Amino acid sequence: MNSCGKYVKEMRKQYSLTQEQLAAKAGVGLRFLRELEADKPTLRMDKVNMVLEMFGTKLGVVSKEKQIEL
Amino acid sequence: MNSCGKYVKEMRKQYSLTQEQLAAKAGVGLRFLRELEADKPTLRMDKVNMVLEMFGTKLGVVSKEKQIEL
DNA sequence: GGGATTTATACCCGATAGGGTATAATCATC
DNA sequence: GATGATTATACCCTATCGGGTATAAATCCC
Repeated sequence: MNSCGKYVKEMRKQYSLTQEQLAAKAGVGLRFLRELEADKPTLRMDKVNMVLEMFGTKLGVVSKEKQIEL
Repeated sequence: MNSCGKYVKEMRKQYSLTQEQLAAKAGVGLRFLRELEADKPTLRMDKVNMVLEMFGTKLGVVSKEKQIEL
């Protein structure tokens, strides 16, 4: 798990949710969630945070080597 | 320093750069850098990363309480 | 393998992010 | 206090993000 998208995908599966369910719960569009899991780089931070909050996380500053830091 | 914007602002001052200089070095617009330092929530991740990379950092997943994690 | 579910890809379209710029406000130095 | 530099705020305009949706591909379960 070395990217934001992979993180979301793995957490989603841990919670046994479909993309559709997670998107609905997080309040974002299905298409956006898919782009997030595919690590599209141009996503808006607020939308990404709406998803990450479902897992008690959010976007923050990390060192360049690291990707996930909890 | 408990936000991405504050982090950028502080790092920029540590490097003794003006907003204009950092924006130019990072390859983003001056207006964007100002919105970043003001913690506008709807910023695009790729643009934010262009600035953070100047300081050896980037956006990543952090726990909800934390904001900066190096 | 077949049918159902889930995910990936592609399109349209409205809303807005971000570049540029101009002006006002703030700050520094004298 | 005045001058110059830096930062904050406000506007215009284009590019594109994100919602919605439709279809194809992949995955699952029997």
